Amino acid sequence: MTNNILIYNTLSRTKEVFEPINAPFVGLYVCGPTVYSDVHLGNCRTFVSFDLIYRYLLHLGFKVRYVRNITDAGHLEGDRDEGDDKFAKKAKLEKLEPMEIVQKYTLGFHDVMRLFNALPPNIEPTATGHISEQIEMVKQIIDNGYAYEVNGTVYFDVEKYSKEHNYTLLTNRLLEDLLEGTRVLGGQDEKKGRLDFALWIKAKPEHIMHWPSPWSVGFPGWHIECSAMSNKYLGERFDIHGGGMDLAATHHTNEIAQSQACNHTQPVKYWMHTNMLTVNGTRMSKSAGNGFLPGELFTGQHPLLKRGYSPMAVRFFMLQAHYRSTLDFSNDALDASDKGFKRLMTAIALLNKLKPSGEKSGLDIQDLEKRCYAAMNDDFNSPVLLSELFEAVRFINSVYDGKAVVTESDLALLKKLMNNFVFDILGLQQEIPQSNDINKLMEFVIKLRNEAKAAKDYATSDKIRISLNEMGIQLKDNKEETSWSKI
RNA sequence: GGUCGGGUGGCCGAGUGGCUAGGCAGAGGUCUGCAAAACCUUUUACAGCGGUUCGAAUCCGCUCCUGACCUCCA
Repeated sequence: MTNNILIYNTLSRTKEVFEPINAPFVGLYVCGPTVYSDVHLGNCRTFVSFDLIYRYLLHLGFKVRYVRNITDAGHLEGDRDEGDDKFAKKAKLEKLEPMEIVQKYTLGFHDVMRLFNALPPNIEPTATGHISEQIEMVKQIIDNGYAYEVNGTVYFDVEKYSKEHNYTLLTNRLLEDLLEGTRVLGGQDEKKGRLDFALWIKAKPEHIMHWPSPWSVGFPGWHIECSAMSNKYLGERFDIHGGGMDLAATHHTNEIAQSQACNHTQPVKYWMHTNMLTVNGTRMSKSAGNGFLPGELFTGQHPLLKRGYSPMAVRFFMLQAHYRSTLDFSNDALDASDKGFKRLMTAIALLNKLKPSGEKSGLDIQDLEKRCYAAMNDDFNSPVLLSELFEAVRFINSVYDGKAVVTESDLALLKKLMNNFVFDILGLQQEIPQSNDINKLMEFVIKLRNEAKAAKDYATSDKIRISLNEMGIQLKDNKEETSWSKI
């Protein structure tokens, strides 16, 4: 663990050396999905990004407690803490219990994460499972004088808070400007300040999801769950809090205010924000209707898609961009990633066929390893890591072609390196299940073809090759042997 | 309007002062019965205009374009 990791901290807007509060333990909290509908690809990008970060920290030997919540209550449709609960609305629409909605989309989310080979978090707490913790936190905030109750609803007093603390430290905006932006025309607002947000909301009669509290039968505000649950599982102050950039201005700003108001301490040392996935330069989002579901992406069943792409090709596509950059989606970009991913995987499969020789390898493997770590240490720069790994790909292919040599010790090191970085850290995996049945079958077919070739019966050998090609199997002739892969 | 970003070759995407990532696509070559794969070589760059510097895609200024957030969304 001699690596110095640099992490871009939204708080300081610079890369900072990562120093865990309690090394080797690391507390990592990531805002999870609101499970009232299917996750779309943009959501997935964030979770894949943090999966990379989690995996790398684990690889380095940190004892990471990774908490990612499931928001299953309290997230309202409209702004200003009014309107319907997202779950209740969807429940009415689908004629289901709200918790059926939650269950359905939670399971769907897990399925998708599994397809993307994202490791599950250590704890995946739900808002509904932590109502009492949220109520306790709200009580404490009221006791500390930063919240007030009106007609059974509790609001956070932003203006009071901002006199003593920097409310906008994540975004650098001026409070006055915020007030400008939220000028309310309607006069029925029961909040004291325009920026105040709800910690606890009194349920209307038609509201299905509600719990008793000291103030009313109601439900928690959206932001309080993350404060309460991160506090419970990671403590008043923990290392890394992550989420999409879109959450910084409101959700995370309010999280900080709540935790600070409750515990008198800054909850998070490093705030990390992932950038958006865009389509034609515009953010993919639920409301814009330009998002597609992972299932649609895998099958290609969407007007924007010309064909389907495998989960690993998509993961590779995401890893080819840095997590803080926007990533623009297009069929061409995914085609390129798909091919690049296959090239990487093919080379790795070739590793086991390489025969070591010589005194000195054609590539400095130790130096390559250093560069790989350097890339990841620099704010988890997976695109640079991949570019280093492709240097290894070229080398592996050259050795296989007999145009370069690798020593026995370097080959072992190379295998370890590729395994560590490609599978453990980048979280990629081979997609073709190498079942014995198909392998034996292919061995047989290849043998037939090679016999035909030996007899100069090219009509037969070409027929075999072309037919296989039409079935999606590509034969690759090498000097010594013939291998195959899926196209 | 405010805050924070971005404009890199055909596409995606790294890169913050000199050594000009990477993937895909294109071109030429090697290999091959053919094809593919693989390897080697290679073309089209840093929005524009000024400035700082021996030297700028990289720093500064201005202009243009564009994105996100400020209202539910990772």
